[in-house]
Amino acid sequence: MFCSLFEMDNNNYQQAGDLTDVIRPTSAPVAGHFSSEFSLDSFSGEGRLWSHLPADNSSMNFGDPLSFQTRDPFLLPHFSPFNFASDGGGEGLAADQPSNLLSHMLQISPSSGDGVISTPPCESLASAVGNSPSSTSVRGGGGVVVPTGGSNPLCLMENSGIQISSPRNSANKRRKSQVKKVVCIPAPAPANSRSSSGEVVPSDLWAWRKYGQKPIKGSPYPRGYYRCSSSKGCSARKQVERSRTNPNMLVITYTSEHNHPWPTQRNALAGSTRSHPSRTTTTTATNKTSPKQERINDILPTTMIKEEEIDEDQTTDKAATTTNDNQEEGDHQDFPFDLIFTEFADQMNDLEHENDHDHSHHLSADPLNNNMLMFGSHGFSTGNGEGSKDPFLELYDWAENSSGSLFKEAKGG
DNA sequence: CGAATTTGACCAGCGC
DNA sequence: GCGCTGGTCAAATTCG
Repeated sequence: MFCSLFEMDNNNYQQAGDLTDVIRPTSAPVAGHFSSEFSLDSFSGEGRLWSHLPADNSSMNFGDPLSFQTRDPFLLPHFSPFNFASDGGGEGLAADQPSNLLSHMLQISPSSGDGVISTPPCESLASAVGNSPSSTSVRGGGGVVVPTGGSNPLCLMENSGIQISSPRNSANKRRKSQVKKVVCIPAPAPANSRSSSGEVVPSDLWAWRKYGQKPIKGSPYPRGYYRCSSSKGCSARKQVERSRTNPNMLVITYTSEHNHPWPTQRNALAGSTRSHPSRTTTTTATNKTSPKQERINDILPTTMIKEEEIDEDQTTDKAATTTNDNQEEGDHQDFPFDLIFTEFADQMNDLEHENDHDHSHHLSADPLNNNMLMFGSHGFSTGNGEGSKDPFLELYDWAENSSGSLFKEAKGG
């Protein structure tokens, strides 16, 4: 289901068009596991790790929608690591339900620094997840999602208008040594979660509070600034903006790190409290008419993640983060796996019900409707690529990939 | 009424 | 030094 996971260096990032050049396919065994209920074989028919996406979409093998449906374990009611956003904003995704769980499944920590970009297609990435990416340099990755029906499976970061390097202000100065993760996700359909201004804001496991919005030069879309409100004193922030070139894509930049445990309350998992999807919202024409399969096709968004560690004062910073790391190590244990899985299962069940009943009543129950919102939140990455302990990575038992190149495929060198 | 969002002002870094 | 731009602050507003 997820599709791409990126790690980019500045050079690659800044060079438009590099993306497709950097990404190339690599064969790798598919042997990982998600859970006893999850069969990677069913997820990826190719059994290869995907580190390459051809510029030409046509050459990508996402499988036909139909097979995708049948093979995709995420469509199975009992599998639940993911949570889907829905645009109906209805009952399916109650405010007290977590969303965008993928963010926690895919996590990347600072890379060694060489330009690395890899984009597994949904199926392959899933395989990758189950498999074992190089855990040393890349711990996972970001979220992603999707694609097939979509046009361009890649979301070119350089086109998104986001700027990763050269932080300007004092705040950035303070965070220079922190990692920034850029996630490109399909913009949630209206009604999923939006601010009063109408901007769609996907939620994740963390609670975010908006503290600012600014128009960005060169982009017709404003950038929203959010800080973590899950815990006082948490310095985690994220910026949300639409891609200037592809309004259907949201570019989310995570900065700083959470200094507190994963939210464990259901309501906390829902994210910002004001962004409740409308439970009474009825269906959109699309929803009314779109069958399950059609929605599946709609999910194929492209998500991309770029993670960048802005160096500087590493020594100082590391010393500072060491303490946090230690604590975070313990905090990871608080990650609500069971809750998440349960939530997902619930949603999948909703989907099933929707298929059996009137779609107009279960709009939001349709996790597959609209673009799935999955983005890699940062969680408790240590920032040094080491010691980062991602609950999902552990959950899925990521191990060093024999090829060690899943997400570490350097640009042809 | 408390909490979240909005939005203009303020501040700091960068380029000219 | 000045202007531009991005990020943050905080008072006002809105919402549940």
